[in-house]
Amino acid sequence: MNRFTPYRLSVLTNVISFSIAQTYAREFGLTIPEWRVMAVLARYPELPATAVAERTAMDKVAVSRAVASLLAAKRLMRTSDADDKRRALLRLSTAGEAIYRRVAPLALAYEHALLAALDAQEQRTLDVLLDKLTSRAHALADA
Amino acid sequence: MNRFTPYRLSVLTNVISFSIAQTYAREFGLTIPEWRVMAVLARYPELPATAVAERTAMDKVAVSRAVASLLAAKRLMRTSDADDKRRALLRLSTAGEAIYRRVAPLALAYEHALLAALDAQEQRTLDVLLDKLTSRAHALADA
DNA sequence: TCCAGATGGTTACAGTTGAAACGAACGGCC
DNA sequence: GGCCGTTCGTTTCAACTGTAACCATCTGGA
Repeated sequence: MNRFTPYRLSVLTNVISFSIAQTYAREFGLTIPEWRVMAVLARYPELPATAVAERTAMDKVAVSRAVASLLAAKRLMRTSDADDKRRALLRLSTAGEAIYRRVAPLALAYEHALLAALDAQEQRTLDVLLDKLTSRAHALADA
Repeated sequence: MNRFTPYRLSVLTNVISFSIAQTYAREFGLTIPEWRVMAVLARYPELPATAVAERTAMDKVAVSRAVASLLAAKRLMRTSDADDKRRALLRLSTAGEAIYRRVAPLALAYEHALLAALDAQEQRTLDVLLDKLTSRAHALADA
């Protein structure tokens, strides 16, 4: 049973997530949901929470809680959208941007160190395989 | 950020786990920890809980809870080990074995359907890549 | 033999998570 | 303009999870 592919994927993902979470938490007091919100806002400033949820594949409750704690830590700013008062536009504060600029390289370095276990050809293949599997998994989930 | 490899792995794993959990839960009222315990006991009957924990990569609390609910559902039998009274040997009950024989093919069919997104060569490569990445991820976690 | 520490397994507690309910605001239709 | 269904985002509640404390039992060494 421990060669069962879904299980092996799950173990791999858990080990990776745990490592990354440690880095974020230890150095900056960030949870993974918080980091994901920051990462998407770094690239696309001024998003409403729903758009953040879409781009991070998180549900809206998780986004709401991550935003709440980021606001409390003053790493995010929230302004009410004049066009739609249900919406609140989010953007990184100056402090938030500073943290992003420090964390982002760590995340990329981790990815680099992980992928260094593979040669260039294998990395390209992994890219293809992940896309194929993800697309198939979605198809199976719908069925 | 959505090409970030750890993130893509996480999404893939979540979609897969969700699909599989649905199957187990909907049809048989099994959680994933319960299923893992059953699967290992199907292959190795008469194990103590610690051995189950090792073989499933679950912690002992998770095993204890899964065992408790499997016992309540009469899918498992527990006998005290005469050689070491702290230990309780676990094995599937007749009902548990019957469920195992019905669920196991579903799990394998899911894996098969997923891997059918890849050709034979790609499947072999995936096998290698998962091992390499897992071993590297463990090494990085230790460091 | 007896004690200190290790081990098997359960329980208690606190933090996390998701589903559902909710208030507020929007938009389309009559 | 006034209603009805939808959407945004938060809160609530119950279930789940991990950590730590715990009890019972075992083991090795003095």
